[in-house]
Amino acid sequence: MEYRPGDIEPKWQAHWRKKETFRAEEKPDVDKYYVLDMFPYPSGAGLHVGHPLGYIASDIVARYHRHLGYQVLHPMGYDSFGLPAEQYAIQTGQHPAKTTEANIARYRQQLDQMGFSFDWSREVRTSDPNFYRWTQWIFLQLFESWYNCAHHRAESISTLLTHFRRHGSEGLQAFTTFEGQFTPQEWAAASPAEKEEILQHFRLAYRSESTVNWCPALGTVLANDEVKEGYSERGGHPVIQKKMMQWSLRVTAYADRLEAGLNTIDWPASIVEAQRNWIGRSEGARVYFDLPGREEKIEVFTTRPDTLFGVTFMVLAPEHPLVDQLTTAEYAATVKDYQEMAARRSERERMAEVKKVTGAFTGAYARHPFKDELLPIWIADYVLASYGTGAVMAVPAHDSRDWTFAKTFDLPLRQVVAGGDIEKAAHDAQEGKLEQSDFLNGLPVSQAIPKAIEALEAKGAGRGEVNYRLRDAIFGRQRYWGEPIPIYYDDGVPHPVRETHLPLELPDVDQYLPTETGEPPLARAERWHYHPDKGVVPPGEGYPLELTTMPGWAGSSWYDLRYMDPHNRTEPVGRGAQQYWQQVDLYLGGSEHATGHLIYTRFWHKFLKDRGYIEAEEPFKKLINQGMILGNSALVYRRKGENVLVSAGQVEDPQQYDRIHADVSLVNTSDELDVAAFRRWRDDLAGAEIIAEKDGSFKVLREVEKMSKSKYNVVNPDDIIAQYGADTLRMYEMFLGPLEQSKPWNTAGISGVHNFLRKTWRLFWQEDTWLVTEEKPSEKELKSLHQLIKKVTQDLKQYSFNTAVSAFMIAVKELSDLKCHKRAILEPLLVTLSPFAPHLSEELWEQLGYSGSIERVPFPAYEESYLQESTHAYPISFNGKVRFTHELDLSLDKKAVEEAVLGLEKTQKYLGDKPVRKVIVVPGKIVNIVQ
RNA sequence: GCGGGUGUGGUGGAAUUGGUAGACACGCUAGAUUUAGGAUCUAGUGCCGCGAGGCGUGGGAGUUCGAGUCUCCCCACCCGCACCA
Repeated sequence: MEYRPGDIEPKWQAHWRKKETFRAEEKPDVDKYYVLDMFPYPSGAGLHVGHPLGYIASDIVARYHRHLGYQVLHPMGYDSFGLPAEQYAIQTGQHPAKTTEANIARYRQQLDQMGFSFDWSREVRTSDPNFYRWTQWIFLQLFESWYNCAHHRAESISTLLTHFRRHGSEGLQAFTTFEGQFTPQEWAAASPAEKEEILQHFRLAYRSESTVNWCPALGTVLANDEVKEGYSERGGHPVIQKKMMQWSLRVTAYADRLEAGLNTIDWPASIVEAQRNWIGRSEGARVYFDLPGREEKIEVFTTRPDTLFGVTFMVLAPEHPLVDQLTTAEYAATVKDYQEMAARRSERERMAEVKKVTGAFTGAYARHPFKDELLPIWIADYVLASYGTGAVMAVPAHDSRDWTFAKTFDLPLRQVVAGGDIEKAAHDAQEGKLEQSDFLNGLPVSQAIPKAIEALEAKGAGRGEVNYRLRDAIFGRQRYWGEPIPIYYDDGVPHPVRETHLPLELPDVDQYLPTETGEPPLARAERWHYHPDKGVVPPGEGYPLELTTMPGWAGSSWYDLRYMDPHNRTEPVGRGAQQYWQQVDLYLGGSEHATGHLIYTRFWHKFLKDRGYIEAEEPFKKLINQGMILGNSALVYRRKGENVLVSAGQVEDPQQYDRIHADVSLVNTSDELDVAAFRRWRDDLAGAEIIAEKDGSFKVLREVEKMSKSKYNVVNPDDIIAQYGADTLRMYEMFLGPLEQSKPWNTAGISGVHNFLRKTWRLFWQEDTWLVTEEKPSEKELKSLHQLIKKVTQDLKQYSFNTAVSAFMIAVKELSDLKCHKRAILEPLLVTLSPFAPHLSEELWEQLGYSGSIERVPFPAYEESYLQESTHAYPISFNGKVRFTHELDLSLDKKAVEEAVLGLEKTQKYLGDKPVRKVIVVPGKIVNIVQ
């Protein structure tokens, strides 16, 4: 029999499906292992060879753990709300649910033929009402919660109401933007609208007037992580700042826990760093500066309270609320001009003009807390309203931005930390001792900081504070294809939709565009009003419902939990399922979600834990970012302005040419283009003149780029599978290089892996002869096998799949050379191989006479005793490590012996008094020392 | 500017974590075989040199009997954040 992947792969895929081989069950006495892939957005283009990379790796891990006896949860689903389906709907009028459905069917078919061991009975789709009812439910829990800083956790809003009734705002330690005070009596007397107004400052899901990233082209707001350098991440449209009433989530309440949790998880350093950066914790102090003749104070945040005596002026953000009150009549006009200029400048312009120093004097002064000195107050847009207090104490001698500002506007400098030349540049290093600083004089910076905070606190002029860069997450989107936010409005006051009315299903609309008046698409729905008893009703019978929908990351912030209990009708995840599966042990996906999905998910899990719905504080114990598989584009040179195509080897000055992407399927592995096919493919080039190489071939230029339809460099896994089979594709993708690394797809090497599988097959079959014997294996054969098992076991533990594939190749080659067809060797070999090449392993396992699946056969253990060299080598110990090496005859080379002895004398020192029995050398070098 | 990462043959990449650098695979060269098929098998393949030999892990120093691996200083590229006080 020949190796025919085209026959055996569909056979086993059907078998697995029928027998539900990969169904995960909760067995309390069996250990669990939860391995999860980031679920895909089902795009219209289908999968390319880059998508399965992570799925293959996770599948290997899943199958390996089944061999180890774990209950493995390895699910898959779809992140099926999103912009592309909506934009397609806008263009064609096709309901996004329909396109999504079709795309999912295609994805499923592609995934199935890869032989993944997903438990499809647990599939989830974020756009499925049975799923998003719980996304809406979690939103309602956020709406009904506040953050109690005294208990370091979120609590039901009812505990807050109890506090208000009993104590008013007195003694409350809440994470809030509310700044007023009230008594229990005042609370009792307040109207529902007034009460809600206050509660909005406490709720973890709240509405506020805030500056948002508005993308006019997409007609929606975007979260900070969806904006890259002033352009939308999706589509690359310009983004401007706009004030709007918006739903937000109070993720900032969790800033400290999100930061602290990073130390408890096994994630790549780069992601941990990116999140640290994004959270942006900085320790420092809040300092109050009195304003002569006024009640208000200017509050600033600084990380360098030690430089307090170096302050020579104050700077407020142009939007700072105190600016208008402070500005004197004399400067009112210039300040107003400056404010208007600053407001006009978009985020992007500001970023482009970072070096440009602008500002305006307000005419007002603030008082230094420790000196009888008045500090001029300026406004400037280098101070951001959104960070800290929107105001800074300027220390031009020790902060480069303040320094530039002082130099531009001719403000004084005062050095208070020794070192540097402050006339040339700010001395911002945290080194040196304090001077001209009263009670701080002579202290090094590290000691001056706590001392300054102490003094500020004693005087009531400030306090130590930790500040975060993290902003609350804007949660509303002016789009159709997302989860409706389950809120209705009674006279402008938001109320939650009743839980029993969930899911609040997306209504049908005639078009998927915003309305002429700029309202979100949901405003087009005929029935989109709500009655607390009846649910969704026509207009006139209830209250208006919220028109915005949730952002793309809502469903993905908790989907890992739903897999644990996907069919639960009464809870997002049942207690038993949650307690058994706990958290994801291994999570695989791209690094592009570092500051989006991966932060929001951590936030939601912490919240759900606080409210007692789940047990794990962190969703993902270990995270691996698989690299991207890049396309290997083929470019054809065409002379500028002429219809002449020139082979790459004949091009002298590339400047004179345009480059046209050719479909990579028209190019062979030697970079030769099938010119005739290319002309048929691009009929505008049918009549082009061709200048070929001397040998008549036509060569293209290769370039590594992201895979994309428009670059014609997409390689479809279906084609690879049709030619070589899924097992070859799986092993080849693993063989390409380390999982985490990005690498270009190159089909050239695939024959090596395919040959390996055929060679494996030939250990069992020679044409139609079954070769397997019951003979006793030889030492050599056992050594090959156990070396393999050891290497693969180690590699699996380290997720080093490329080296594991190499180990298989070596072992199979050795066994072929030994003509080893012995059952005692081949059986464990197959089990070891089965996570990597499951179809082939299953098929041969069956032919070995087993009726059950190979899936649960225990993974073989290796034995060191088989691994020892039988000739010319023996174990030695050196520096406490055991190793095996060859013995060499010292008499071979006189020089080597001399050097060996020389080395021996030096080595003897740190070997102590243990006698050295033998020195092992190769000519000129000592290799090892035997004690 | 700050932070993270990477640098090894013609190519993808190994190196038991300080012990003969280049495993494995692709590619290439030569040969064998076959009713040219993108098949199979054998040998060779880091660079320079006819050779003995020399040189080699981005560059330079250092520690060590011994460095791709550890330390310091540079260089290049990739990624993230960025007037964050």
